[in-house]
Amino acid sequence: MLLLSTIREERERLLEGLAKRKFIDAAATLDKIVALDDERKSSQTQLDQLLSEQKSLSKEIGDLFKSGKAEEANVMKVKVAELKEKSSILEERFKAVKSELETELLGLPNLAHTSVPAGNTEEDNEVVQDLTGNILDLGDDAMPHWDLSDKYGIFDLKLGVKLTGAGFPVFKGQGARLQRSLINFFLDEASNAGYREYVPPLMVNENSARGTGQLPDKEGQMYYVNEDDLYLIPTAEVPLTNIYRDVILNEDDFPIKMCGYTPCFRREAGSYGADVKGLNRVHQFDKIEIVQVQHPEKSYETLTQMCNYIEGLLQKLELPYRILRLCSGDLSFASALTFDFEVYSAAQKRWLEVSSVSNFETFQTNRLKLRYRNEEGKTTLAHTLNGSALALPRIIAALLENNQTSDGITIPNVLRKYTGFDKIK
RNA sequence: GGAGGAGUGGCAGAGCGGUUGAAUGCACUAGUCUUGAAAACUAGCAUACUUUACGGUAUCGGGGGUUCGAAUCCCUCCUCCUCCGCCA
Repeated sequence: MLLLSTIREERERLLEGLAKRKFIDAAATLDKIVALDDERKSSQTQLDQLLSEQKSLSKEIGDLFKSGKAEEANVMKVKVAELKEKSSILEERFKAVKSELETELLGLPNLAHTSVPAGNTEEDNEVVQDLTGNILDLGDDAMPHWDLSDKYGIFDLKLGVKLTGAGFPVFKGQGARLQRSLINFFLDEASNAGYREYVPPLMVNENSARGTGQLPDKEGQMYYVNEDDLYLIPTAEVPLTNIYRDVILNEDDFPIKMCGYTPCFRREAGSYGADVKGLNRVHQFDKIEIVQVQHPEKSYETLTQMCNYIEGLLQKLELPYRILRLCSGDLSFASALTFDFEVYSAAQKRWLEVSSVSNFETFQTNRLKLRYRNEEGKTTLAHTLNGSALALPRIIAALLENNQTSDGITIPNVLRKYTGFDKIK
């Protein structure tokens, strides 16, 4: 959620940013917001005054009763009743204006960072670091990961259909072990990098979903448990970041570094065909997430650190990758700047997104009421950042495809102490 | 799931429906004292909105209600504790 002060003071910059994001009727929306806020203020001032009168009259009535002047008191009661009628009308109006304002504010996406290129689709994303690492020429016999999975018994989508439905893979045997190994590897790496490990709930309430920006609007992307009014998390970002909802930090608490492994649940509307084959896109997958809460002045420095961290993971796994700066059209609603990490999957001959690292600046913290006390003792919104480190299915897809040999799939060195085997056969 | 009890400031803990945004203690901050520290003493110490300012308003788990007036009464939801039942 953008700050009203930004909307009032940086209108031009905002309009530019909203145009970049193809936001329709931006100027009108901003005007409406400012008008609503003006109205909110004036009705609040009026309301406060009426309430203040009521309060002081009530006090007087109390005193009159105490001194036995019941008649005078009763006269004043009538007066208060009149005031009350007025104020309750005003209050209704005030509440209506406030909620309309809130709705409008929630509808505005974050202002993109100046470095975000204008664009409409992923085609317009900027490659900030092209292919890093080696792509092996596997020849024409190279098998995509779903065929390799059939050959070696790594995961089973049909079985998932039987148990649940499409998009719920069942990992088996060495495949299951590989999965667990990656989880442990990623968690160990994150811990070593100073991220505090959490095992959060996999369902969250509405407040949490709102805090990180999933609600309103994106309810369709989350699984919802109607009876208990809970949402299955689409990413660990939601529970982890919400740990600090309604918290006021001290400046020396920064940076807050958290990590967690969770399954992630996504309903994912649309898109069929080659894009969703095998593990490319599923409804349930495992991911290790890193989250940081940082001082506003240091958040971009932190974003770079987080990117470097993720690059390190990909290098350790010996996967060829590239880094993209998302264009305005591809940038998520809440993000100011996002870098995507893609690994090259040699048999599909395509790039697979395995991580997305974002700085949300104050967009989430404004909703979360996550603040810190600055030197002057004033509360100020902190910045939040997060990144996948990493999402498993596509890492597994790429590992299977890139490391296939005639006698099995080679496990990268760093994982062997976790898997206990160096080849899937 | 059933029966009771409870939710107040960073923590602990008061609070006959009427100057209670809230006693008191601890913690914290500043000052005095001290060579320094401790102790003692003095002062300050919730959040948000609003006002140029003085100030005003809201918030005592959430929401709603009664009343001239609610932390205090009523309804409802949530959470925690105790007991019973069920269960990994």
